[in-house]
Amino acid sequence: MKTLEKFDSLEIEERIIKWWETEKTYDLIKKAEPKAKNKKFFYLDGPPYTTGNVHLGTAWNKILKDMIIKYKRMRGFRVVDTPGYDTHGLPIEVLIEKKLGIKNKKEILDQNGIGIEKFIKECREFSLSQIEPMNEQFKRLGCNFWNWDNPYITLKNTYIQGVWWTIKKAWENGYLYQGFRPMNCCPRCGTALAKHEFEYYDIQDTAIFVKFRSVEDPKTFYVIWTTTPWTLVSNTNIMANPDIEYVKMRVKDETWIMGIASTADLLQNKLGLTLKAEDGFEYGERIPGSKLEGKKYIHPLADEIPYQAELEGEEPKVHSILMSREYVQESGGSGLVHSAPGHGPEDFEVGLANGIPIFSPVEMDGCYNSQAGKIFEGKYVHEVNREIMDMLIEKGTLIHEENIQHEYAHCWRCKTKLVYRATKQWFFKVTALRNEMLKANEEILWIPKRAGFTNFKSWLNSLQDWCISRQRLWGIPLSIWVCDDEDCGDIDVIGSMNELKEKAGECPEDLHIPVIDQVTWKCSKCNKGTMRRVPDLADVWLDSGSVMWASQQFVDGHEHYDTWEPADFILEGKDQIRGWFNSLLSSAMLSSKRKNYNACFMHGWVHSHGMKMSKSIGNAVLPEDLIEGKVEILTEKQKENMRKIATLASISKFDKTKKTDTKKKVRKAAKKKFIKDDKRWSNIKGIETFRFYCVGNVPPGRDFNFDYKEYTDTFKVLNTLWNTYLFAQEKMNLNKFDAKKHKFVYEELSLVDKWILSKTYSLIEELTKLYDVYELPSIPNRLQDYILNDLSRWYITIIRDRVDVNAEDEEKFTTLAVLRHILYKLCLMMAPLNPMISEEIYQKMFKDEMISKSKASIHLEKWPKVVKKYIDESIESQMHEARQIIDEVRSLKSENKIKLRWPTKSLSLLPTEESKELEFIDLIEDMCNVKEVLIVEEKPDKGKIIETELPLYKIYLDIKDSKKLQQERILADLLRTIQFLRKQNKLQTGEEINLKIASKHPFLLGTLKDTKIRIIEKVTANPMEITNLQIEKEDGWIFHDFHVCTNGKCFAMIREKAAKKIFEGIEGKCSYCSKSITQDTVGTIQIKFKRV
RNA sequence: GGGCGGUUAGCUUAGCCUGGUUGAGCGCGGCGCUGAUAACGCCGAGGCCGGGGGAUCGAAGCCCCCACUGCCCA
Repeated sequence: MKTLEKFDSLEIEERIIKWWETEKTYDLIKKAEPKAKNKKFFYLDGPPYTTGNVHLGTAWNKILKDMIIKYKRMRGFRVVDTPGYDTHGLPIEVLIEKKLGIKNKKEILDQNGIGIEKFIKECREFSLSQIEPMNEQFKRLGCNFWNWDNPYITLKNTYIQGVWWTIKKAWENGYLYQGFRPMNCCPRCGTALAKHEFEYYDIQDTAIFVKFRSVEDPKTFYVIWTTTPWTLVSNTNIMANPDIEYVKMRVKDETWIMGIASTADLLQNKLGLTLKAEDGFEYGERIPGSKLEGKKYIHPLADEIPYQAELEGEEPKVHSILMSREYVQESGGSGLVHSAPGHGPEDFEVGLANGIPIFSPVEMDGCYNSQAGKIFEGKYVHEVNREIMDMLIEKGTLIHEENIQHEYAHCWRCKTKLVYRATKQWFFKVTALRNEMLKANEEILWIPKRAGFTNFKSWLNSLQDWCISRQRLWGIPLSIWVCDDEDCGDIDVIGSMNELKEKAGECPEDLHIPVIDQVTWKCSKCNKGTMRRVPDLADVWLDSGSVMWASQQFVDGHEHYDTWEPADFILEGKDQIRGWFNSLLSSAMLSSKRKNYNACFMHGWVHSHGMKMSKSIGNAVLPEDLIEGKVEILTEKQKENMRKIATLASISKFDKTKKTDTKKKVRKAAKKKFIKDDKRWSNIKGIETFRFYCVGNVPPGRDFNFDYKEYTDTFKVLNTLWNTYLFAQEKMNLNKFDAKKHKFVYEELSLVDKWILSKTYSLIEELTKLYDVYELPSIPNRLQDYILNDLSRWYITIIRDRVDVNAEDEEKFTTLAVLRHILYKLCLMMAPLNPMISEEIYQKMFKDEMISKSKASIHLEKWPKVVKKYIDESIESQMHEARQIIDEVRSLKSENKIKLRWPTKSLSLLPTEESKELEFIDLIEDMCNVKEVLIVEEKPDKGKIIETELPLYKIYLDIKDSKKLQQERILADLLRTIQFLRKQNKLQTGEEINLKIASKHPFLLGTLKDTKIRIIEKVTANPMEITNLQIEKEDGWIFHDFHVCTNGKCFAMIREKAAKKIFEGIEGKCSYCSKSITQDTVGTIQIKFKRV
């Protein structure tokens, strides 16, 4: 058995990880897996994006998953441990665009551009190149023993085929359709976005009131309100609420029709008009909203947009008032809503119901096309607002403009303001499956419960059809081929590579664009046209949604399409409610009408020191910072500054209209201020502390606030654990403990040993339960409580003397056997959480001697079983009681300035009626350092009694002095002094010394002589000499003068500093008897020793 | 505009589901212990449990309203 050293987590981790690789531990684990069908645990990994870096959140996520994998494996399951990587999509396109210096899609597709082929190649190469480094980063986190060599990768053909299968099944089941509808589009990325791909930011915008002239009367106007003047170009209707009251306002010589609730605010507050004044306004006839239906108006820009007239010719309802109870509100605006069905989902819905043609003269790049008229053609919609407002002012129809702050959708990736425009897209009709999905949701075990019963449920309730098409370049091509003959237009959906080969006679090696688009075939329906693939790619969420069957080939090399089994467990962050949790379930329901995961753990975001993590704010923590001990320690002041910056940053980030100069200045100043302060770095290295910390400190579903202080506390837990092993090993070595020879019989154990066994097995029972219901965060908390309170602070303290080398009692081998046993169990319990530390301890302490059970790695071991007979609740509660008494007595002694190491005469306990019989009497005697413990029926009437009480006991401590106790007092202090000196001079435990002690004080000398044997034993002195002569100083010897107070018969030790002052002639005061001490009342023992 | 969290000591938080004298760690002040020792223990100060109302014998907890804060949806 090698000796364990000081706890160096970093060194251990690096060595163990290397060792696992040279020993091929993963192969051994795989070989040992059970084959039985019912022994499979299907964990399904949600794929991280291959952008190269593992952030703290990704690390947290993977560590939580890793724990479950390792636990389930210990429980004897064959765990599916295939990790995945998401390789497609916009983030990678954006990275490559940046790398190639491209600004948008056009530059790729242009004739002189870089070319689609090269672009795709770059994307592929980049994605693939990131996998290996990410694998290594995950392994470094302790997430080893996953199938890192064979992860599922979404760009592989087998995977793409899986996604095609989803599309095909959805088509067969009647859930795939093409639709024309307004979608939020990103003009920069040139694609439509699904609703989980945009983010709302507060922006400054202009809202305007415009009057639309009535057809019936040129002096009558309808007043509308809008925040998007550019959509007026596509206006086809006004919407009114039939239940709201409207009014004809007389304003100067005109009549304005608007919602009655809005009149005062607009006319008085905004326009500054006065009621009934000559130039003011007056209330006229009131009209119920329903009466406005069908009223016609003239489009305010009719002259500029000739196409508007064509629309009206197409459908007479164009430029008339439509009714909507849902989308027109009384408050805000004017009670009349401008409607452009091509640019808003509500407008679209109402327009569709009324047969209004969908007018959307805006291209994907955000610019108007020719239908918008010559003035607007080619102009970018977000830059045209001012121009339109000026035109309206010129026409005299702009009533009022004002600045407002509102939320507006932006692209989640490039933060560009989105444009609502109607486009042709492919949809999955998930709305038709809503009820079934809600039902399936009820059957999923959600951790926390609200993730499913509230969050996911409310998502499902507002579910809209899933737009699966994207107009991008790097992704899985939609496997939809359409006949190009206008009269035919037959649709064929391809579900596999074989099918494609059958239909087209060929299947390319690469299924991505542009290669795939060369695959065409003659339409079999019309026999005229050619089947060509639609140009769109699949939404990346469809990639990950199809993982169940798309990844099967990676999992076990077989296709499982229709025969897939649901995952037993998945775990991701709360953003996946609308992301992966949704796409998974949707894909499964669309293709197979059943759910594909049984349990789902949802975690939150990672914050740092109370703020969102951000590089620019300076509070970002990376996994490598943790490993290298480079986490910056922030003071409260620094945190305060950062909070200021964070607030300012969040305000100014998307607020381009406001001047940010002052904010910038404040930000700079604040930054400077905290950078000035000396940077302090943590000295905690390695990842194991983080593993323990990140799992334990966050309830499920909640955000994880990384806080340096908490992190440090956690280190102490692991350090204590390590010290415990160190202690155990040292004692076993010194005592020549032999695990094969020294065993314990439960029935013969002491109560204390029974107690720690009970505690240990209770913990096993508890952790097993927690793991089985995925209550992961409670696990480190329970372990911490056990390690610190039960094991280190209590059990080890109690048995310390008992297992001493010099202890004669043979029982110590039994105790060591128990200690070893519980530490072994603890090591196993720690293995899923801290795989590297537990491996180290296992290898050094348990492996060699456990021949029958010995395994090459702790990760081949089984999870400990609960042994019921070891769990004894009554012993646990008895110990609890005893511990309270001990704490109480100790504090009683402390209050009376009696040092714990000084023995006291007796302790009497008076039980109250509810007390049970008290066990652990010896323990109490020991821990309180009293000569005897008595259970009494009334308060003792003799001695010097001090008292206190607990709910179950009254406590009487007799502190009456005696010669023997005085001697004990001196001895305790003397021993402590010598031991302290030994340690100071770096003497090893057990190393013998040549000791000479002298005192001229008769009582002290007598004490030394009376206790000589005990001194020799305790400080391992050989030889030892006691004299009453002055001790001479000699080279190579260590000297010390030990002083006590001799007032009365106090004999309390005087501290070195105090003694020094006294010998300088300054009067001191005894800390025990409080009497004054001079040179004459000091008793001295001279000590001199050296190594033998 | 709607929904979901959070608000407990200077800081970080437990307790809430299932009502019955708020519990810890860090920090602070004091004391002590000690061959697990760059460790540990004890004592102390520090809480109108965000505010208001309600049902209850009784609320940090349950119900309603409000405030601040974060997130999600529109």
